[in-house]
Amino acid sequence: MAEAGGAAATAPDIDPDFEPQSRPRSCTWPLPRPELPAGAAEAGGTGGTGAAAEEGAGGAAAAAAAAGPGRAEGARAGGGGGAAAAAARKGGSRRNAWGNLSYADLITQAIESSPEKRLTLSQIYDWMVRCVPYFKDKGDSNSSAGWKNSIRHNLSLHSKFIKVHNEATGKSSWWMLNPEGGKSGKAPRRRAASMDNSSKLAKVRSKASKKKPPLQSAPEATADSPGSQFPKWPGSPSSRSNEDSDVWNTFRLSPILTEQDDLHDEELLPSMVYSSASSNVPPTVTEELELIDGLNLMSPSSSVLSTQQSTSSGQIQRDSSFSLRSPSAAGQTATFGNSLFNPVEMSLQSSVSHFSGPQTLEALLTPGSPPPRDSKMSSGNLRGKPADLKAPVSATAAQSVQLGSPPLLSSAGPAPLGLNQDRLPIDLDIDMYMENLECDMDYIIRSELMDADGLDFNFEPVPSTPSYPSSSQASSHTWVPS
DNA sequence: CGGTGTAAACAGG
DNA sequence: CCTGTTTACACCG
Repeated sequence: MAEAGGAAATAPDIDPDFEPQSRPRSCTWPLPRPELPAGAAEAGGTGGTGAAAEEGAGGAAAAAAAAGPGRAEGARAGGGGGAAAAAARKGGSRRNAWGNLSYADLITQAIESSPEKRLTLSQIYDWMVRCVPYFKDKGDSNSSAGWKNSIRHNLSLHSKFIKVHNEATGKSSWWMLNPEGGKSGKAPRRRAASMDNSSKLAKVRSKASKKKPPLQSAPEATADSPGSQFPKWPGSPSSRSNEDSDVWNTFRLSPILTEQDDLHDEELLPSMVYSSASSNVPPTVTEELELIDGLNLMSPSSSVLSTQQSTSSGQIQRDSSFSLRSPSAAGQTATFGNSLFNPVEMSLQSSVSHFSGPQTLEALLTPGSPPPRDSKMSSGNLRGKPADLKAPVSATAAQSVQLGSPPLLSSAGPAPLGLNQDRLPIDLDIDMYMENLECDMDYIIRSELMDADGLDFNFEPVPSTPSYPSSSQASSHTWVPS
């Protein structure tokens, strides 16, 4: 634990970077290394070499930092202590060693900053390490991590984060933000919590009982009321209560087999896919964005076709069928109210446009044919995994998309469409935006450069030149309530 | 009390 | 081991 250094000098801290705060901090644009003028004292600046910044000076901070994790050991663990310390520290600016944001916030940012708004756990870790100075040193391998534990914990706990099953190399699921997420408020933490006895609702998960039964674990009564909890967030949502969630209607998850859990509503919901693009709306801005997004995407509608075609260069047509489909139109349309466009198209399009993503590619490759190249793959674990797909039930509709191997995506054709998608700064939080951008870029670049990093998440899209954000990736995966 | 941070026990891969 | 889930605690506002 204690990573040695921790205490020592590391004390990093401070958060310079992103963080929204109202302060626009330098609006300068993404520097490779944020400098943080802010003034806050921080010191952060030290930086020197680029990266640098890490060190921060803040003695106090340091302490805090150290305290955080470290503290535990000495005295029992009690969780909170650390926080306290941290909080205590400093006059008030940052609550945690890394700044004011909570883990949940950080995670949110991380996710938002990704082109397609979804990240795997490791990518999240990575982001943290990369973007939050405090964690910069701690990223490495090692267990480094209490914080990782916390991240995981947060992901699982908060309803704002949803897990989307990812079929790829065995990678873990994608984590995205729940569109409804914070909005509607409630349910900050998805766990129902009060376990107070009375609520028999208690988790219905069949396996819930697990083994630790000290308490009454009563297996449940089964309450029939579906909808309430089993699937994490209401799969089809709780619709019951929820009125609408248009959003959800729009994309619902596919019951596809979640295997054991039963409860899928057996409805016929075809497997829906979530086209990220369409929904990528950041929680905050949503509507507007939505429109914008739509427009953007729309515009090049024609390109869709071309895209496909071009894509077809394909050599790989794997059978993995990605089903891009739109929900019964109704949903989406509704969502957009303006039926400027055809939902279907949109989704399709978007999906397509985002295509060429590495991940996707990988996915494609993986399944059937042994990866031609892969030779290295850091961890080496990616086992082939048939991935056969359980996929979408209705293959029919499912369109199988084939993408060309983009080995060179940079040059090749697809480029064109990639461009449009980036959303412009929408204001509201320019800061955020910037930050995102910043990270994004960083992220992208980094990934690109360092594929060796150890994470196998792979190469990112290389924006060959132009657009930073978005450029690729993606593909649709079905949401599974896992 | 609710939100949070942390630790940890556990289930699956 | 890594990823997820879930408890449980300690705190702070």
